[in-house]
Amino acid sequence: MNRKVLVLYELSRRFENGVDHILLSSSDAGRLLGISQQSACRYINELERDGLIKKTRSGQKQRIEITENGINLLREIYLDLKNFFEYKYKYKQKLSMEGRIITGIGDGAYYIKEYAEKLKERIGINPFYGTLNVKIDRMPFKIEKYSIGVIEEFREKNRIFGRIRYIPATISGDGWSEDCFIVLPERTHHKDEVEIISEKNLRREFGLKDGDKIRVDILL
Amino acid sequence: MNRKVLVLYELSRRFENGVDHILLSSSDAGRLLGISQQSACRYINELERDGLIKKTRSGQKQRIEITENGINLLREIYLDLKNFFEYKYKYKQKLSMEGRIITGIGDGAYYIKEYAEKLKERIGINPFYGTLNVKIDRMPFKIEKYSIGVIEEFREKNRIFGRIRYIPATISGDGWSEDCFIVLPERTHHKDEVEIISEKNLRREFGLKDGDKIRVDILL
DNA sequence: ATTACTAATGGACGAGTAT
DNA sequence: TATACTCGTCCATTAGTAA
Repeated sequence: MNRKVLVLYELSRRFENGVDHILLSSSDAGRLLGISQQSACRYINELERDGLIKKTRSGQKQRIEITENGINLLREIYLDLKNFFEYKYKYKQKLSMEGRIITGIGDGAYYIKEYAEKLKERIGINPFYGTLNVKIDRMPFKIEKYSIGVIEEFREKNRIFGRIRYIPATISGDGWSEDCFIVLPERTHHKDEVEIISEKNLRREFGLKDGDKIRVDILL
Repeated sequence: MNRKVLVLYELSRRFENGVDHILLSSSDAGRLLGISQQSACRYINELERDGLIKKTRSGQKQRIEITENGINLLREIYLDLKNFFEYKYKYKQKLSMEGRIITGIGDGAYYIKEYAEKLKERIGINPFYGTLNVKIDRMPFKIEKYSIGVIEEFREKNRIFGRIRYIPATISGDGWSEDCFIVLPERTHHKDEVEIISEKNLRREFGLKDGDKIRVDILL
């Protein structure tokens, strides 16, 4: 297994949703990979020679696509790792966070109402029109990586509703536990806060108030 | 991103279901990685120094475990790739095949019975002692790539049972759908046919007969 | 058989530079 | 600004061995 796949992987990380190429100079690539512009250039050319990417010029930058062979190579690794985490590696720890309930900015209800239909389509729940905001004591690194889906930005009633990600989780408190989803607004995401949606009005259902201790477990 | 993760990845591929370590000599590792015994030895020691694996001696071989840091590193890559394939890379998330039910060679029942115990261990299902054979209209390229595991050749009652691969999938027909596995015997694999196993007797359960139209979706 | 050291060497790397 | 060539340097790799 050659070092080139690492370069291919690093390139794949730079892809945006639904866009089949990236624009990148060889200096950018070098910075991205922690190597010189010259080496990055060499790697990119080798990847092209190997038929793993296709590059064309697009103004000053290079337009880089991953070819079917490249995709297959990445997929092979993906499936191996998937196999490892979902079947072989038995100690699937849940990623746990602890924190306290806080009051959010208050328009959660309005927002969830707009997103509700799309959420129902995607994850099959009829969310309660409101979010439960939890301030996390020690936030794990990059929880957005655990998201299982994205709702793309959309316009409604002349307003823009930004892209959100969602993560399946369970929320639990003193003697109760409930399946839920963490929603991560891409723009206004506070680093140490998560917003929880659920089919239930969690505050009412479990008699929660600000400051109550809460645990949130992401299901890996 | 260092070359070491490739070594870690290659090690992870060698893990068996539910076993938290592998037994491996440095020569084995070298062969596995396509490098010399010396380099493999050096890499393994570096991985240990970096806290990504833990090694102990177990007789002649080394017993290698992946530490929590190592797991986290692999998981980061896994989640990146998952993100790539499930959200960024828009083309074919499910791999769909259409075909028609045919009658297999008839000893599927006997075979599955022998493989059943191993299948149960690996994928947690109690397969019905029989396969449903489907002749696929247009077979996608190399579906064996999507297999999540292998049952190695074994001897039983003086017969050799060859290596098979299995792929999680759903099978669906007119108004019904069921989780299943595609099994691919490595030797006698007809290019345009798949054998389906499931916990249910699919023919009886859904009233299927030869010629019925069927869709099989591989879950990527 | 192992693991793993040292020393020789081949290949990757980046500085300099042409285009 | 780019990309990408040449080439000297140095690091990774391996052969030879020791333990």
